[in-house]
Amino acid sequence: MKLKEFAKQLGLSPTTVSRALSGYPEVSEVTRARVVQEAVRLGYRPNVNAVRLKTGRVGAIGVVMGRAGEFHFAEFMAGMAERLITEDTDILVIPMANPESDAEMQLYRRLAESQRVDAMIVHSPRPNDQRIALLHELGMPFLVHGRSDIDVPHPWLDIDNEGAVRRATSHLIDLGHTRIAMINGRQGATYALHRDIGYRSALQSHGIEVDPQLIVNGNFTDELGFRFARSFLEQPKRPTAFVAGSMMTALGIYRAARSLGLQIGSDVSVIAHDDVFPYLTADNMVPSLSATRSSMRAAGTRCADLVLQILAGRSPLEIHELWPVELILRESTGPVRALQA
Amino acid sequence: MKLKEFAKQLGLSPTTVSRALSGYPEVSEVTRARVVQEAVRLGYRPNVNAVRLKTGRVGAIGVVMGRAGEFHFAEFMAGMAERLITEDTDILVIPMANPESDAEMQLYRRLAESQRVDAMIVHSPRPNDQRIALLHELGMPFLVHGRSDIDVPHPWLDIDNEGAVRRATSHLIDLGHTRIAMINGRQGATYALHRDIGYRSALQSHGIEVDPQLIVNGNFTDELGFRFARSFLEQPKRPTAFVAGSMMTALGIYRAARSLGLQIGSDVSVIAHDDVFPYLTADNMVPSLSATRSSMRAAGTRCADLVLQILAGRSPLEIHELWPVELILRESTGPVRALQA
DNA sequence: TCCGTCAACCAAATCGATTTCAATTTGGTT
DNA sequence: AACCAAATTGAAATCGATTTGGTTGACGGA
Repeated sequence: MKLKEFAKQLGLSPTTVSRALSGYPEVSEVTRARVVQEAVRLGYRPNVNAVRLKTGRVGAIGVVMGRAGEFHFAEFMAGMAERLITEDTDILVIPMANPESDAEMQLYRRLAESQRVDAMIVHSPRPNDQRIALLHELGMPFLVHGRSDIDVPHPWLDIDNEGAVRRATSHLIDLGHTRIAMINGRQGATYALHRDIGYRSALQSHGIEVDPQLIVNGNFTDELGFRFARSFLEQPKRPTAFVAGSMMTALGIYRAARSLGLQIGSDVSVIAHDDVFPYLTADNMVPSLSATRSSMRAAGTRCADLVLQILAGRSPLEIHELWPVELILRESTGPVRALQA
Repeated sequence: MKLKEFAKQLGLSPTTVSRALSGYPEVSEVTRARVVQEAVRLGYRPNVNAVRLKTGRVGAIGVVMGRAGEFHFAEFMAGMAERLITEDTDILVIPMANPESDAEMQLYRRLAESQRVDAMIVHSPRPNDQRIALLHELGMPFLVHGRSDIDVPHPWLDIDNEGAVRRATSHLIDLGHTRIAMINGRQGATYALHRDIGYRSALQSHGIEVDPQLIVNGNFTDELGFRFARSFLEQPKRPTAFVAGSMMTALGIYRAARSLGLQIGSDVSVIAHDDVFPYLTADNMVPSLSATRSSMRAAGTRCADLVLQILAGRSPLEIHELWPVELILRESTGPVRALQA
């Protein structure tokens, strides 16, 4: 059913019908009601592509999906979905080319120029992230999930990674730990940098020297958590505590400790970051995992919300949200038991 | 840069330019080469929305995302993304309303009628899944990931859930287990049903009576795995083995067993289904987890591929792919140690 | 009565491509 | 040289909406 045909059935012009459905004021309430009602009855829906061509609006928010297929990502998207379900907007997932490469930039450029999305969300930004410069330059509305130091103004929502890790580390220090290993995320992303800063500043403000040997970076997998933790724990001057980037990493650390006969919470303390997953919870680990905690899903919801606001006209420049991160202490942290040799 | 303008710069008509870029044969190779080259140089790209309006094709495959934000989903999508990265097609994620409700059907109807996607992928179908009937009726191309018993022809890709669980269960029986608990997925989906059938048929063909008390259904979470396993293991006539629906469930079972001082692999055997995640692998669990194994990511890639084939004209009716599932034995399975009272 | 205002509606232009149908050029035959 | 088929190229219609710039008629005030 096309507009023309539908309008004819109603004895109205396409103009009036279009206005009635889009909520323009120049149409009488009586007519509008009739149009709306008949539209439902006859099943008329404007052709999306025609609307898009004419208005230039697409009704979709773009998200570039990393190849790693990170588990965080699904949570974030679920959050976005929750917010967008009432809106007439959907999520366009774009497979990502290799990061840092020309291909990645070209992908963003193509996307911005191809009018396939109204706005984009940039994930895991780097300190000097050219994607942000590009989108800004191209005039594509966007929101950064995370932060960047690039000197281009950009709206962002981020969690307080630095503060979270500082508190976590400080807490471990308060418990008497001095050799604290840091299993951070992949080098490059700002969040990893911020966590690194938080870790170092906590040590320094307590007068503890930073041992670069105790800092490692890598993907958030059980596998890497295990390997790093294992090699740390096999050292003669082994760490007595860990700060870890994710729940999966924590699983690996638990496993490594167990494999060496060490007790989590007494021989070794662990604090990890918990993005809050429905299927795996820090409270349920054994022993329960102390964690810095911030919901990825909630972030997704809020990001979608902010993007909608930007599209509705809110100035992006004023959007900077820094979310605090809870530190929840459970059983995986405890005082140092004995001084290591 | 619009087509008209671009064509003028080249001294050609829009018609020829359009043809040259779309690869029509009626344009000389010399001209085509020039057009293509200049398009790159001047940065001309056809306006997607105009193309869509005119051709009726959208360049997007729709996937309805459950609210649970399951971890499988991200893997599946990552797989799709891998296949689609070379194509000019993207993934449209649609937030899902409550399943089984009117809202869900309306969502599918709206989607099919709104021309926002060229095709859809239906997940976790139920035995009598009205979504399939609806899409078929509406003429929207689609592919079912999983299977349905509905008497509407539909293309599908599924893994051999029944066979996988039958083999897993049979193997446990061969090891001497007779009380085998089954922690299945949410009731309703066909895959859960198939697994149930596989489980029962294995028992029956070995002359073991099915104890309905040993069969439970629920989401794939560590939490539920723990609770179910715990309550099973506290029974006087406790099971000596588990067949579980997911890695998360297995984590929960491990935890439950440990909390009761039981050894996985000797006191209690476990086989779970492994969808193959980059961040959590069966091999790395302690003890390593025996699993029926099939890659969700590979399924996503293949599904995307099949959908593209359907869109390219392949008859959907002939598309039925049943993927075998590997059974990989590791340390979590072993012979029954002692007969329980 | 006449005019201005306002509410309600409409005709036609427009968005930017694709594609049908027709025109032109090229090259080969006789 | 004349003709025809094949190879190229174009003009204009089309996809289905939105929106600009009207028109119409009712009503109130002068």
